[in-house]
Amino acid sequence: MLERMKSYKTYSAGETILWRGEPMEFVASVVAGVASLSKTMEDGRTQMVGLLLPSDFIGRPGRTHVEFDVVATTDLTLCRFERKPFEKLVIDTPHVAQRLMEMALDELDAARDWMILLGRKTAREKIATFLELLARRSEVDMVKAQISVNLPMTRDQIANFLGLTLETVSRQLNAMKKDGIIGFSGRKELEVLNVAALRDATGDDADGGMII
Amino acid sequence: MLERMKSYKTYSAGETILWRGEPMEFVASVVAGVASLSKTMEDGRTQMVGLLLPSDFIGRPGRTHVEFDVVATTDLTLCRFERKPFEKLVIDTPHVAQRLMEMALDELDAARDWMILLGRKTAREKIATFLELLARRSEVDMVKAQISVNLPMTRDQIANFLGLTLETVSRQLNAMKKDGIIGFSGRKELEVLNVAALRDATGDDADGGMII
DNA sequence: CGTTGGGTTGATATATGTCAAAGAGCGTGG
DNA sequence: CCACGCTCTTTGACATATATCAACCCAACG
Repeated sequence: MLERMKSYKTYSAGETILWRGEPMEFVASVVAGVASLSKTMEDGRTQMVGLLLPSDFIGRPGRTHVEFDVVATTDLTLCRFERKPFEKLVIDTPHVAQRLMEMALDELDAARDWMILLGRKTAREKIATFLELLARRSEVDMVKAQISVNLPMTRDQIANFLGLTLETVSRQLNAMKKDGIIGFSGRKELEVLNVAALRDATGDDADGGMII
Repeated sequence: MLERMKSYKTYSAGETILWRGEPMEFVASVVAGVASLSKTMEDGRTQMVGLLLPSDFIGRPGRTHVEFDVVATTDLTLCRFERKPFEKLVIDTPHVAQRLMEMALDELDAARDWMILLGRKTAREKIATFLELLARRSEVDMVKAQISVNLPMTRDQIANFLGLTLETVSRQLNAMKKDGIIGFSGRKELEVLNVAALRDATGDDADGGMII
């Protein structure tokens, strides 16, 4: 089984895991930390096209190269499998192939949601959507009835994710703090003080995509 | 085989083929015309998240609903198959499943390329990229050594595709005409007069994505 | 402590959006 | 076959969100 050929590897924040166009000798899943997929234009403008949080998967059957850079945003642990045996597994196991298809389609949906964010949302809506995304993926403190969110990236990286500049990110974050929607307990540590207002600020419909 | 259960259906420009969230009773491929996938926010802002040109496919194994509206941009002919027998075919034929996976991954790549366009490109770069996309998919007139492109949509629809307003689209198109990069022979009919300049204006690297 | 990589804040520039009006095609019906 | 009335497009004047440029701050870490 897969167990036999898996190995763990850690990367430190900022390290590039794969360069665009580079052959991919393994597939992997994120165990801990955050990684990002990003594209860069000749002149240096960059845009993140995906965020990999724990449990997310990287690598595709039939694709030997990546179309973007994969970078460790925070310190990161990957659980890696060699490509070859993995491909064999996929071919032999329809169930796995099906699961991978499911994942690819989910990613496609996510990418399309991001497209409306990038193309049509205001800076404030972008920030709110981003925070809501992180909140949904993080711990809820039932006792305090508030959600604390850990920003896994710098302002600059957030800007690259949202199609903004770091200054705009900083300003909007502080504006939302002044509005009492969020509160900081550290530069990368914040609490959502008013969940309803945050949802409102995303520009999405009342319960868009939210499964409870 | 599939032959037995296929049927053709035509839609006229502007007709909505599927509404977001609606159950999908069929899968289909585009025979003629252009369709678009788009998302709309509560307040009416809309963003196209995909363009379906002839030979493109719509429908996914395991997905019974669509996450966006599918609209006929021009008059359109679809070749449709009922969902159920199609799903059966997919399960029985690994080759087909593999092909579908391939297509999903291609769409994912396209979506990600669109993300950098939406998040980081200027209006002019967006227009140039769009024209180049259409040119690549259309006829090349070898004799005249020029490429004529048919715009399959209104300025407003182009704007929704590129994350712009229709006025900006109009202005940029006319600016490129003034610069001698393109020429119009009708509102929706144009020729690329300077291919190199067009490529340059996209902001992509010299031969980005171009096969040949 | 000083250095250094974020982060904040301010002043200003500018690309693109918004609002408004006028033109151009084009199909339809008299 | 012309003219009317659409819708789409162009163009202009103006508004504004966000980028850009620049200085300063802060907190962590050696």
